[in-house]
Amino acid sequence: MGRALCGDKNGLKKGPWTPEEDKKLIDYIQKHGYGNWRTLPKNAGLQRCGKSCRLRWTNYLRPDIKRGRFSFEEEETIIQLHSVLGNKWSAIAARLPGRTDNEIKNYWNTHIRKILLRMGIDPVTHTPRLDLLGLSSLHNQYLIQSFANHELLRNVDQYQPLTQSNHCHAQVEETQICSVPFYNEEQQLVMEPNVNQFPSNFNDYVMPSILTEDYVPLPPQYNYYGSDYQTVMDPSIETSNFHPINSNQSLGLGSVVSTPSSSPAPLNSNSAYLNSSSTTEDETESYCTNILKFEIPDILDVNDFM
DNA sequence: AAGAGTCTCAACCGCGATGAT
DNA sequence: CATCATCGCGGTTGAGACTCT
Repeated sequence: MGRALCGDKNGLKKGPWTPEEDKKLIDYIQKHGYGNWRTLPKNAGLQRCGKSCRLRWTNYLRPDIKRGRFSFEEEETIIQLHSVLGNKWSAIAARLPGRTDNEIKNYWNTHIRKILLRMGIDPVTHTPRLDLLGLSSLHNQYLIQSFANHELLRNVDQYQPLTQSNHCHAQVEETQICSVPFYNEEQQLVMEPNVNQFPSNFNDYVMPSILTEDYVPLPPQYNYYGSDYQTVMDPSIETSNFHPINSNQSLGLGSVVSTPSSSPAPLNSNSAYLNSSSTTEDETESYCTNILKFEIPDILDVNDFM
């Protein structure tokens, strides 16, 4: 079928938009709305094709667009939804108010994808890269643990001076083991709330910052699960058997990580400490596979996108 | 200071889906 | 049902910004 030419083949302008063009487009849409993108540029006095106008409006000029860094929640939502939906950027964007599919796509390709790769996770399948597992199970185990510890790390970040993160970045490359994922009786990964569980000297506590390279420390009262819930990470929580929230409602990584069903002994409490010396490659793979089985909360009705 | 390399993201391209005729 | 016009999506590009040496 014939396609409408777009671009300089039709004498239309291409490339970056000027402020004048933006103003024309905004003015026109504010007055007339955006019904027919085909005729809009002509009516608005723009030397652009409708496609270009639509893109400019939806990706940049729309008043409800949220600018700035992606929050941690947004980042997690993207990862979770991508694990289910794949590269359905528009569907993912539909769950992130103020974010465009293009923005999410860019963020995925420039940040999240790299982070997952660095962790030995295939960004397409969201499973551990078996080639890397074969090469270095130890390294991958560490990386996966880091993934699980993401939230823990964020919390610890609050106790550490920024300079520590540099130290941690360096350590990541040295394949140091740092793991403190704990599981409660429901085999949900929870982060031990007792600060005493951490090494007494935080300066010695090697903290990988794989997922947190862009992390901006949040206020101490920041609640990972939203203001309606007591944070899992709040060290002030006294119960050691803390159940974060109904996993079906959770958006957090903590809840989306599940204990490997093949594990002969349930991982619970402090015994769940994953020790490289006591974990076989099979166990590691199983763990890795399960750790990446994201639970999609009910509020994220996948059927909406299918 | 400057050149090279890398990263970011706005914008473009091409295709499939959908609706109108 | 076939054809055409338009829309919207996902992949890709490339210019500018940034970082490194």
